[in-house]
Amino acid sequence: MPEPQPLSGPVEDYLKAIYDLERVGEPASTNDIALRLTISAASVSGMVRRLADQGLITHEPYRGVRLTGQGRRAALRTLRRHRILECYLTEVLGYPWDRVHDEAEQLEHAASEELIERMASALGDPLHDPHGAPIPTRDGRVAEEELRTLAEVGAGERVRVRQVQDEDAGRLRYLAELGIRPGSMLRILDRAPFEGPITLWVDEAGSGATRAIGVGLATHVFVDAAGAE
Amino acid sequence: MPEPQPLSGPVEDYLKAIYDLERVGEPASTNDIALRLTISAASVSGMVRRLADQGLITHEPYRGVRLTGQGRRAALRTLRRHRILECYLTEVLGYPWDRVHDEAEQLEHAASEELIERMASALGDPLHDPHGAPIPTRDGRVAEEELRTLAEVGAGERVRVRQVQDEDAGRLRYLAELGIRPGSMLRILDRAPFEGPITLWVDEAGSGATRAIGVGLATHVFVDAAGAE
DNA sequence: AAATAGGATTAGGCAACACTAAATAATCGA
DNA sequence: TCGATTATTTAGTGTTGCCTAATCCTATTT
Repeated sequence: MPEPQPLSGPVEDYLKAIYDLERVGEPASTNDIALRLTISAASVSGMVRRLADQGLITHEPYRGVRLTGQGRRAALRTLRRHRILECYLTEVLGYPWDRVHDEAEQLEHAASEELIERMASALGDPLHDPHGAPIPTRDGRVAEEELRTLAEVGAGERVRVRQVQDEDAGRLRYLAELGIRPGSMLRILDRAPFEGPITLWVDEAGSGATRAIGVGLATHVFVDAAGAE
Repeated sequence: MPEPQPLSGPVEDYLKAIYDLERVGEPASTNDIALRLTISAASVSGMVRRLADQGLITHEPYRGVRLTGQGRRAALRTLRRHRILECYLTEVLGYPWDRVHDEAEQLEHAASEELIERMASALGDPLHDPHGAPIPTRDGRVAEEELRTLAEVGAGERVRVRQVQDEDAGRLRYLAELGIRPGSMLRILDRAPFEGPITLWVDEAGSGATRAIGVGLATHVFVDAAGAE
């Protein structure tokens, strides 16, 4: 295997973004990538050409982009780094939940394979990062699951939080305040019509609390049937 | 204080190099910087203009470059990062002596102030890195000492190793094999004439060993009078 | 089928960093 | 003091990644 040529930081960011966008089904569109990375669509067009030249993606003009095997492996390597770093920063260095993402975002481009593997073993090879996202293995396998978002859950259901999106620090802080984090158990008490607030019961040690959140926020919380494993 | 605007990786590398070259007295010459960073002299000329424009250095054409206060502070910040990282990698993550430098060289440009300070406190705010180099404090003070190199020590003297240069991994491995690392006690048994090999006794737990090293290698080992503190 | 709204791409630029080759300044030796 | 050597700078390029403005597809509507 000829592989692991080192990729630049921006390239790794593109691949991660494409990986993520592609997961929902369709190929990633120029515009989506641009929005995700907050750069102009024109810049994306340029980079897409380069990525395609390097064989990391395939590009059908005007209809989007897909990772090649090589590109996918590179994306997963970066994702592994990112998530291991997040674990390490929270568990060993005491980073708060909401600050870990940005730091990992920087370090993932600089950390060597050796460093990541040393951190991973120090942690006992964790399977999920602090936000519940699965960590790809060294050899590029991920246990990505199809999870529902909290916005899709009907009134009366009882669910367990599996994962929350980690991009926005303020959002994470707020969710933590509400007691919503991976592992939390929730019961949906009520769903107001017209995309109205979702009222739910959050189990807490011994007791619990009633909370209400908007649909917008709920789409960033992934859940599964309570008790399932 | 307006300060800590983020600097690019290359800029930080230049400032570190200039700091180091300047320490021996004269201003840093274009050529020395080029050699240190293994880039062309022409490239250095270009970067020097940019650094001067940003107020990080002063440049007298054809006679070298000096750090400004701001440049010095930036250099020391980077040095602190580098050395804290080296400590952390060896002491917490079990990195071998000779591999730590290159990893730190990458991470120092990506690690946030917060990360470095968390590592520093985890280590109990160490004063020296694994190669014996002093670690600048948060507020930019360093205890740089004037040390002799092993090449300057006369036959019969007894000295203690304080610091070894960390750039070259092979050199470090070899020195470690000989038992020469910060803290080692040495007695110079003989100095062959015409820059010939230096024969010395290296104390080791219980006993010791006789070794011979060339002058070239000896200039990378810094020592102090034995027993001084 | 033609008009149009969006998304995608090209054209043309710019800044940071690196390079080689050529020109110029400084210095050292005779 | 005059060269000759060496150090430094300038000139001219290339690459990566980003930008805005202008153009070009495509798909949807009418």
